[in-house]
Amino acid sequence: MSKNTISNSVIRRLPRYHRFLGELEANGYVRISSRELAEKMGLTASQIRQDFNCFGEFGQQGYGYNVSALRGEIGRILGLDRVTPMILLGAGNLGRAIASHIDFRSKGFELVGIFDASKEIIGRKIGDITVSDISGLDSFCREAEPKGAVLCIPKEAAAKEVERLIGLGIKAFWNFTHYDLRIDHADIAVENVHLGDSLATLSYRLNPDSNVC
Amino acid sequence: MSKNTISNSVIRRLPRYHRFLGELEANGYVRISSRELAEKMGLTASQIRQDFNCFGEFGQQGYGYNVSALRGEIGRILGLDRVTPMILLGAGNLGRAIASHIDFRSKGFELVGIFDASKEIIGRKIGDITVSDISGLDSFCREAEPKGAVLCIPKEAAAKEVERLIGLGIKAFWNFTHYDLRIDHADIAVENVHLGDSLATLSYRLNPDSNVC
DNA sequence: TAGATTGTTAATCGATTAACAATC
DNA sequence: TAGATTGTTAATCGATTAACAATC
Repeated sequence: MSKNTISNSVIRRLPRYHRFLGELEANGYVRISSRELAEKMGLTASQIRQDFNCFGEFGQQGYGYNVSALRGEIGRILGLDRVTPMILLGAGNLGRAIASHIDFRSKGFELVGIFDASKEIIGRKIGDITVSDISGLDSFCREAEPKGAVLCIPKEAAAKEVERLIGLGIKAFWNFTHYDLRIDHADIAVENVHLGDSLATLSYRLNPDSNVC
Repeated sequence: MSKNTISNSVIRRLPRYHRFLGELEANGYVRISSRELAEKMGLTASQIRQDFNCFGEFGQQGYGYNVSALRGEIGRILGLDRVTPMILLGAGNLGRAIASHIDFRSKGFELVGIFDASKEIIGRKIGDITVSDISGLDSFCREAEPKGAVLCIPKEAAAKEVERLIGLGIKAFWNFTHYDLRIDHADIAVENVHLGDSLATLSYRLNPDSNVC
């Protein structure tokens, strides 16, 4: 038994556990102890056991954890066994790369439509999806009922499109826009990516603390 | 005066301050108080003042902060005024998108070379850079002396290439590989991106806590 | 059974928030 | 000067680590 809401820190570690366990499984591991997993991941055994105990008792005293079963549990917790329909807005460089590079299926989603406003891009094929005119977004959503949206549109268009998408039933936003998406509705999930911020922190680390007073 | 090492939490907030201050400046703001900035960013005024005081005294009692000066200071702290040469390895979908989509200059870097192993991709132009054969990496690095590297190569190649790049003088890795880069050398900076993990947490948030016991 | 390792409680550490004197 | 708001110290909160009894 544990507290009934999961902290952000824990949630952010779950996909990483899932990945490491997948690799262990691929390398033939059947069982693993929290101590050994901690070593491989650069965490402490305590933290790993605390994290897992938010969701249940997945191990066995004296034995450890079954790699495959544990991975299955974490996948289920993350909802990776679901297939939530998702659309992508903005098929520029980044949008096209996300559409073709990301394995949506293994992350709990399925990309079902790609939309853009530019005449040069509409009609192009990305994987097996043809880029549609954004003017057709409403009717598409009423039919396909996507629940997620990837935003790769220009910053200026973001706020307006988000309003519209919420009206069309979108519940999860994966936002690559240079715009900090913050939504009040409690039932809408947002993940802001901000690759530029990520690169800026790397710049800091290249010469850390030289400005500390 | 403050502690002489900056916590990760603070560092991760710096680029966001920088972005918000840029927007405020563009909107004609000259001064701002910690209270008002906190409101706009969804933080507390205390946290903002604590964060800034890691680096110095940038405000003025009774007045607040000068938007433009504060933004300048944070940019300097992040090292965005430097121009560190950077190369990119792996010009697939994602690599090409990063190369053309990211504004390296405003993040303290400059993209000076793109490398790939595939015959179909070598010779292609991305922006004003021609993709080079990865076999020429060593001689290129000896001449151009890049200090940063973006990794968009397959997971399998990552570990080996990183070793090589360290030998060639690379000090900062921006890693998009499905591989958790962890380096012991204290003078080498790593930023792991893991877009898949980001999407997986969105999947969790779509149906949170349904698995909490 | 003895050894190992979990699940869980208690202790520690660090980050965030609150409070307020300093000062512009 | 009076009002506002910082810089900074103290209090609180949350997350990580340590410890250990439970148990496989």
